[in-house]
Amino acid sequence: MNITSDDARVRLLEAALDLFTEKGYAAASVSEIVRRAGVTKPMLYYYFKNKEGIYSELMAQALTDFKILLKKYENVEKDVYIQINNMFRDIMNLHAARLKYARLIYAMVYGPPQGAPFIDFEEYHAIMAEMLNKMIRKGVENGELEDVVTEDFTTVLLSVLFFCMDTQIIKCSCMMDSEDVSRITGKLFDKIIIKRGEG
Amino acid sequence: MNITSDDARVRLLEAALDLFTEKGYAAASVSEIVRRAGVTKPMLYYYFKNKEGIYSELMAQALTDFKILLKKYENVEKDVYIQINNMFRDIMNLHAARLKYARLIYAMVYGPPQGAPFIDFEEYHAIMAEMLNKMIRKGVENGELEDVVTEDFTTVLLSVLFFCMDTQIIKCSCMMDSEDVSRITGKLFDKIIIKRGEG
DNA sequence: CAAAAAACCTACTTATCGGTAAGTAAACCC
DNA sequence: GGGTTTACTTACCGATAAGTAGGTTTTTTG
Repeated sequence: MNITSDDARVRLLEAALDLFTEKGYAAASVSEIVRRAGVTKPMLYYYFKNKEGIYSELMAQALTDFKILLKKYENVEKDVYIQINNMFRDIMNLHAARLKYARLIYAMVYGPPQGAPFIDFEEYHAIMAEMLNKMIRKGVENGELEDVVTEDFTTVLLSVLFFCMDTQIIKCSCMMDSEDVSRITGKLFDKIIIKRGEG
Repeated sequence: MNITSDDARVRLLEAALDLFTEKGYAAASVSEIVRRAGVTKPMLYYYFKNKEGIYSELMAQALTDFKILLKKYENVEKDVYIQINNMFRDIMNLHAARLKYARLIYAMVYGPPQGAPFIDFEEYHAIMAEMLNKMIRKGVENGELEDVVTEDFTTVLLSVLFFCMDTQIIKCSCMMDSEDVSRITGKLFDKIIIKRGEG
């Protein structure tokens, strides 16, 4: 069967994403989701197990692209500053492009589950921290960076990245983009870079 | 009438704080709040206007201490590094002591309102950013700090502070406290301090 | 063309929601 | 002692929640 963007299933997912983002899992009702999708309620139960099922489907979609992006920077051997810069740029751009999904994830990370199924976001946080630690250690080993306390520098870098991501989530007076991230982390690296990578 | 911690009103507030923190505004029902408080439902409507009213009362309590703390550091004229260090320590300690309230606020800042009344948390964010900008400019004027782009340095400092606060909110593998904040921001200042304050 | 599958519907279920009406009991005050 | 106020109760309201039974219509397939 030919799946198009007009399909009921796709419209249901879009409506659910909108309403979960606007209102949260508990406050977004099944009735409202199907109304916005333009179908009747049993249709939701035809395509998904239940309310929790459509939510999990959305979460799976939200995390897929992020996993792919992380895999791209898994094994960095040199030009650590440039690679970290590129990775942060890619993360910020993906984040900006998928803001609705990002809002959904933020709500689950920082807020209570409100009856939504559990997803371990800390796993991704730990993966990112470990990747940065590896990259920075490699940079020190390569002589690209001066010897720093890797964990603390990783903390500062992640802090800046997350802060800038946050400014796109909350209605912030100073919204920041990937150029802001590059500029600020560039200044941080300037204090410890010994030799820049080729580029 | 003698108000004690066993009073129905206090027990209702405590139960509401627990349930709003655990489940979120929408998913925490009035029935559950009064059940946990050990009273009947009309009691909640006797002490508060409605569900929204008890929530707003909790928010007011949560923000009061934070406002007092910010006022304490409103007008800093010298020893900028030490003052910022002290302010961050106080914020981290208040945060750690009021984690339940902090969780409630985080859920509202990063998640959808879920029908809860609107509170402008961005105001506090902007106030903190402006305070730090002022302090850092004052430090540069005093010759305590080398000339930096104030906004960027403020961004990095706030990033580290919020990151460490975040690690206490989410179930994080590396929970950070005020000493971590002091150590990391100390390293950041070491790169730009010209003359330390007395003490 | 008929059967099967897919996609959809109406009508309905049970349970719980936020909230209130009307009342009772205890404490207080004149 | 009686009236008032405070603190509390039971019983109930209308509305909406998530979800399903049983059916119809449309599309696909042999």
